[in-house]
Amino acid sequence: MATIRDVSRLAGVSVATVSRVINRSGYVKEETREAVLAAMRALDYEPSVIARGLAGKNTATIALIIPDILNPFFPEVARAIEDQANKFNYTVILCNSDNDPEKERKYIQVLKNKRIDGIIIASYTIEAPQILELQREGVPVVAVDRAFGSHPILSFICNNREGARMAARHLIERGCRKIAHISGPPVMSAKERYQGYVDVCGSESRFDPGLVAEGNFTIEGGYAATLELFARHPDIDGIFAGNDLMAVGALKALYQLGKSVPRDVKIVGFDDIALARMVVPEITTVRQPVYEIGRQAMKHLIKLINGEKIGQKTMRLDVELVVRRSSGEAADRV
Amino acid sequence: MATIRDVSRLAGVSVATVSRVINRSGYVKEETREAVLAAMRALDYEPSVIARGLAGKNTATIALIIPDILNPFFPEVARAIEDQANKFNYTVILCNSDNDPEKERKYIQVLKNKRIDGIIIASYTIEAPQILELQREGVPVVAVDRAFGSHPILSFICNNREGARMAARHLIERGCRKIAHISGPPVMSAKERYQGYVDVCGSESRFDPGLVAEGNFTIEGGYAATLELFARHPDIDGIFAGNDLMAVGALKALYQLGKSVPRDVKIVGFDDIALARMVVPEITTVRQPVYEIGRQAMKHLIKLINGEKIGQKTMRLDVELVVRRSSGEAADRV
DNA sequence: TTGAAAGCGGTACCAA
DNA sequence: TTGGTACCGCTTTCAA
Repeated sequence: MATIRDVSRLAGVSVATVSRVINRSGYVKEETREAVLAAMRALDYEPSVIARGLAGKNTATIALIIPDILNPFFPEVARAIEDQANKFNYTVILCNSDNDPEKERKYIQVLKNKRIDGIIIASYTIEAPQILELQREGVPVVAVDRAFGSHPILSFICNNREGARMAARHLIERGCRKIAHISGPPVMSAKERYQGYVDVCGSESRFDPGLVAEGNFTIEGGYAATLELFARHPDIDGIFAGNDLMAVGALKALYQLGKSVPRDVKIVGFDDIALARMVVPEITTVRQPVYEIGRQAMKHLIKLINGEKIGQKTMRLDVELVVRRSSGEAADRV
Repeated sequence: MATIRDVSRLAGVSVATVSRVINRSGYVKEETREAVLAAMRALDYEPSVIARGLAGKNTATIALIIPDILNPFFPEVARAIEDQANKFNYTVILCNSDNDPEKERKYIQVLKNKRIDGIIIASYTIEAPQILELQREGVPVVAVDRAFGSHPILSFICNNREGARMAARHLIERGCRKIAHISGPPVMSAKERYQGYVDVCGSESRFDPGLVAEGNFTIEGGYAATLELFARHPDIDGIFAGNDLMAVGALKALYQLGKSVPRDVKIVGFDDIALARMVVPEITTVRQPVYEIGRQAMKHLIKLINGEKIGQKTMRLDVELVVRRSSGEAADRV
């Protein structure tokens, strides 16, 4: 591979000049510039990312820390980020933290050592102080699927509470009289969705705290929670699951209980992961603009990396109710 | 961050000596070694990966090139590789190539520039010469889900043909008399699975080329292929889908056709992605040891990186039939 | 056993 | 406008 010195030699100038044309910094006479460019082209020269990294420049690499790429929510985030990164010539390091603070810490250590340019993190466990410290050390950070109150941390998250309200209202509109909620683990997005559910159903005369069960954001959890709910309230006719995985779990449980969806029970999920359209019946859900969240996160991370002064706060993206068969009219049923 | 110079100063030795103890290279008196180690600990020193990369050493980074992380097969591969990489202090760069040769080429270019230590690639499109050239340039490469005949390329792939045979035989055992196959796109693994199907069903007196339709490895493809197959042969009672996604598509089509699975038609998929257990009925499938494939790929990539001389050939991993409801006895049905 | 010093391939400051 | 050169932090001869 050609080096900057090869280029300088061929162009008959110093390496300093070559560096200037590469970085468009300082003055370079147009003629010289062109000679250098020609030499670069002739040698098929590409500046070594590693060398410029060592010299204090960017490494054109960012890291994405997520709990687990096996969770179907994250491939969509990862893809959006990678697409956007790629467009701006960044490369993405993938880190699965399993929501383990120790693992997170270790990754961050390694990433700093590798002088990556920035981090996008989706973590239920990380707390503001840790991120603020990273920022203090000069590492740009953007969070996704998480908010940090009034801390100056840029984060992209959807409007969970409003989405949950939409889901609950939809079930009511579809005629459900007794609506249960399968909540997620005690993390921010799950709590917000629970709140939205309570906003709408909490005042109903038929409301009962027993209509809520926790499902841990997993299929198994949603399955177990549904059995639990129906054991307590056999007359539930609507379920708002805190995410699509739990909605699928609910679907399986209802199938086993001999209930028909949507005739006997209607289901609404949250997220709109691909899975929601893969099962039968397809699941009505509150669509998070996941791709957009990833895109925006990466876009803004680049701004931070470039030193742009942008507001560091929580950005709420709108959600959208996607009506499918699981909440359809009974007549819709094949 | 402390540098090697800080350590050498504190330990009262030269940087060369510190470097020796870091790399366990050359002679270092035990006493000196301990003094250096102590200094390293005191300063919480960690060698800069970037500096040693520039100095010609490893960058402790490998790249994983896959078609698309949104394809549910790849998160499992990625996770296995990342786990294993992490265990050996490697970091993984994720690249989505979309099976676009141009994109692949560009990625490889960038990765070489970043001096990554090795590449694990899953690509339908890449050809042996390109990989061989990479090897010649000193970049260790391991392929997954792909074989390259007798070329000296290390690759991990499952025993597709035998797995397909198992699937077909299973359907026959379960009493199916007319077994169709939904094939994948014209890529190696799909072709091998098709072969396995023909091995078993091709000689049947009821066999007919019209019993095969292509489904492009996607849900939609499987759905369309199934409708097509039943239009030709309404009496099909068994379907072997080339992968689980297409099996799910078949499931949806059959649901729409008013056929009951497994009573009227039994289905077997391939891969055993998580989705296979998420749908109702759960899908019988030929389980690929995906995690193991990823693990082995990474393990061997590290060996290559460390210069170990290992056989560079195709490694076939065994598959396993996982029987679930989609091929169950009709009596199994709830 | 140890240290001095020349790279690795850039960047950027200071002079010219 | 340009060039010389001292780093960035580590590895690796080569001598001592």
